[in-house]
Order: sequence, then structure tokens, then C-alpha cells
Amino acid sequence: MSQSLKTILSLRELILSGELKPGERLSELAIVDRLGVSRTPVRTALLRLEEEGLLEAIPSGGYAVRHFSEADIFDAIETRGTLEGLAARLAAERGPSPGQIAEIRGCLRKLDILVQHEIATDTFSAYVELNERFHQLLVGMAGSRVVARQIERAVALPFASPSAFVEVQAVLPESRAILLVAQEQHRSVVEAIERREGARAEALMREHSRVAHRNLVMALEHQNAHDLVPGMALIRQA
Amino acid sequence: MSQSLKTILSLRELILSGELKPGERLSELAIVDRLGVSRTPVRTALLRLEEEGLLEAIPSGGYAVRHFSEADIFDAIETRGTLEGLAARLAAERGPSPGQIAEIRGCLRKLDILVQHEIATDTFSAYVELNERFHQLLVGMAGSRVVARQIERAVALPFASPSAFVEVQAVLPESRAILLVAQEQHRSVVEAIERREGARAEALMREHSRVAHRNLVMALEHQNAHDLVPGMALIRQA
DNA sequence: GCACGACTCTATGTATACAATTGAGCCAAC
DNA sequence: GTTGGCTCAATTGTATACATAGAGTCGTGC
Repeated sequence: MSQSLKTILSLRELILSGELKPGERLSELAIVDRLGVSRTPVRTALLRLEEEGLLEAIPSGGYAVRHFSEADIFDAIETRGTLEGLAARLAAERGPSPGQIAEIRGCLRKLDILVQHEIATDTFSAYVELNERFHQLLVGMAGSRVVARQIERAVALPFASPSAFVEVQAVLPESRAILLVAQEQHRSVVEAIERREGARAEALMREHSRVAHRNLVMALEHQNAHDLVPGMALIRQA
Repeated sequence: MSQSLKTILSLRELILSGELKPGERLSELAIVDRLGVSRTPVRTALLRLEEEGLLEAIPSGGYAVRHFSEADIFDAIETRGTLEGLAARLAAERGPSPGQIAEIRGCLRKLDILVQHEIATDTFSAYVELNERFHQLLVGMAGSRVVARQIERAVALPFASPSAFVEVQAVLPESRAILLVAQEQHRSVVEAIERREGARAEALMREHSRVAHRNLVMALEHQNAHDLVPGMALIRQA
């Protein structure tokens, strides 16, 4: 592994874990001392993490850990939903290949099996993985590099990812109901795409992202769910 | 001006002008020789231009000039329209401040005056400027850092900008009609936002972006319009 | 004659020395 | 007492030397 990649991963971990606090300025030399790499890969990592949205550039030079409000998270989820809605509509309008349809149907079936049973802690990671895969396949079905790239950027923020708040559900009583609703939306959007119903596919993906809105609100209410949200350390209460 | 910024601007110019051809690999040392800066700012510039979408990383290291198909441009415009639609909807739902409304109305009025008369070559730059300003104000009215940032990235591609194809209109007979339609859309979207009509505002901004679609098609048909499109050198015919 | 391997050369990845700018702290003058 | 400016330190911006990996070519062996 390259030193740059190592630095990116280490810094990201430090930021998301809250060890580096929002607003805190990052000195290149301090990182050099901490991680044992030279300034060059550190600079590369800082550039990348700023692009990713975890850091913000200070006008006079250097970077600080970015902080987010509850509204920012809401908007990030809404943005992802909007772009995934665009992807779903394009997929419906353009008509994906039989191979792509078979693939996403297979993914849907595996999710069905998982959701049928009560989901335990150990099967949750399997759910997260399949859920991510579903969203990736859907984006792929739009058949557009440009759209895919834009969505990649939108989900780079840890709490904007399709699976960001899934783990929160594990500790909530409404867990099972939410999963069933989400899975129904998965099924419906695939159906809409197959039938070339663009508007329906778009509306469904938008609404689907709002499951995350709801989970966010619940996570903020339940103190014991806080730790389960990735990047919760970056959230500053208004 | 910093060496990094100088390098970014120079490289961008070289790419957009077509001096560096799509698919061409960029050697750091070659750029050093060409621009007279050291490798460090060159590396910074390459990272930034990759983020911007003008370059793509080569798996084995280094960067190459990215090339785009007509479909890529279409998708980039559609993506911008979708995100600007989101911004317009949020602006309508949240209700912008009186100051923001006054500002965008002022912008609208200036555009009205400009559009009333036949637009000559020298007033075109004023139109482009006001048009950019209108779009920026609209994004600002959504009141979301996250959405604004995402839109910034979407319009970074030269042909995705709201003003990308405006200059094309200068050489087209339909020019005036298109400008009048675009201005009507500007007016309507502001009205919709003021009335808190979110769905209407969103639909209008989406449709507004499709003016660029039309201009793209016309630009591709008319050979003499080619040079007026920024980044046309990056387009590879399928 | 073809294919495989080794070697060389060139490219990027990394480390570090040096330059320049910003920001803070202190002193002095009004 | 406050404000202005100056100096010094610390941090980022820049240049460059060195390490390393990859690609291309030449030679040899089958």
C-alpha cells in the first residue's frame, strides 16, 4: 500500500472516530509526527479529504476538520435521493440490459430472504453489503459515467451513504417495519424500471432515501444509537 | 498568485483549447519543462484537475486527458438541471429571505432589459455574466452548503455550466427566441419560489437546463458553432 | 523464428531542504 | 489605555534529490 493511501485511511479514521474534532486545524507536521510519513503523502491526503468533504480549506492555508449541522445531513441525504432518483429515471427511460436486470433481481431475492427472518446482529453486515450492492447496481443501470461519478461524490460523506443509518435500526423497535418498507421500495423501483416507468422510478428512489431521514431523527433522539452512526462525531448541535 | 494556481489555470487552458488532446498522457516532467514550475505544484494541479473531471487517473500512475461523448455532455447537463431543480424546490419550500428575493428580482430586471433589445456581440458577455449570477443566486436561495457544493462540482465541467452554450446562440437564427424562452423560465421560477410552489419551481429549472440540450444539438450540427463551445476539443465523436 | 527473461531507462512516489507568508505577541507612542 | 507597527516564530508553499516500480527493448535459448 502506498504511503498516500495509508495516510488517507488513517486520517479518515481519526476524523470519523472523533479523535480529531470538528473545527480543529490540521498541521501537516503534526500528522507527519503522528503517522510517520513525510509531508508529501500528507499533503496528497489532505487534498483528497477536502475533496471528499471531510476537511475544509482555510483561506490563509491549511485545513480544518469540517463540522456539520443536522440540516447539513438532511440536505446530504436529500441530494443523494435526488441523484439516485435521476439514475432510476434514466435507467427506466433507457432500458437496462437483460444481464443488469437479472443481476439486480438476484440481489433483490437475496435481500428478500434476509428480510423474511428476524435480522440478528451477525446478519446485519450481510444486509448492509447487499443494500450497498443494490444501490450500486441501480446506479450502473443508468448507464452514465457522469451521473455515477456525481453520485459517488454525494455518498462520500459518511452519513449520506445508503447504509449510513441502517445500523441504527438494530437498536430501534421499529427496525423490522422499516426494513420491510425499504425492501418494498427496492422491489417497486426495479419493477418501475423494467416497465419503463421513469417518473415512478424516480419518485420511489427519492422516497426511499427519506427512510434515512427518519432514521436520522430517531438516532438523534435515542442516545444509545449515537455511536452507531458513522461520522456522528462531526455533527455539531445548533 | 501561487505557482499551484498558475499551473492549474495554464493546464486547464491547454486542455480546453485542445492543445493537450483527449487520451493524451500528461507527464509531470513535461509540464515542468513547459510551464517552468517545479513538480510539487504540478502534482497539486493534476490532483485538482482530476477532481474537476478534466483528467482521469491511470491505474499504473499518472493522468490522462479525459474524453467525453455527446451522451456524456447530455448527462452532465441533465445532472445540473436535476440539482438546480432540487435547489429551486428547496428554495420554494424553505422560503428565501426578502433580501434574497430582492436581489434575484433585480437580476431578473437587468436580464429583461438586455433581452428586450437585439443582443449584439458586445452585450453578450454582459448577458453571460448576469445569467451566471442568476443561477448562483438561485442556488444560494436553497440555503444549503451541501447542495451548493454539489452543484459547484456539477458545473465544473465546462460544457455543463449554465452559460456553456449561450455563445452558440450568437450564430444561430433561433437565438432571440431561445433567449426569450429562457428568460420566461427565469421569471417563472422566481415566481414559483415566491409562491412556495416547490414542484413547479423544480420542474421549471429542469426544463430550463434542457435549453442547453437543444443548443448542444444545434452546435454539433453547425460546424461554425463548434469553436464557441468551451471544451469542445474534449468531445470524441462516437 | 518465436518466446521468455533480464536489464535499462523513464516515469511516478517519497522524503526533505529551503522560501515565503501569515499570525501572534510585544513594545512603544499617542 | 488603546492602537499601531514591528519582529519573530511557526506553518504552508516550493524546489529538488532520491527510491522504486513499470514498461519497453535487446539478447539469448529453445
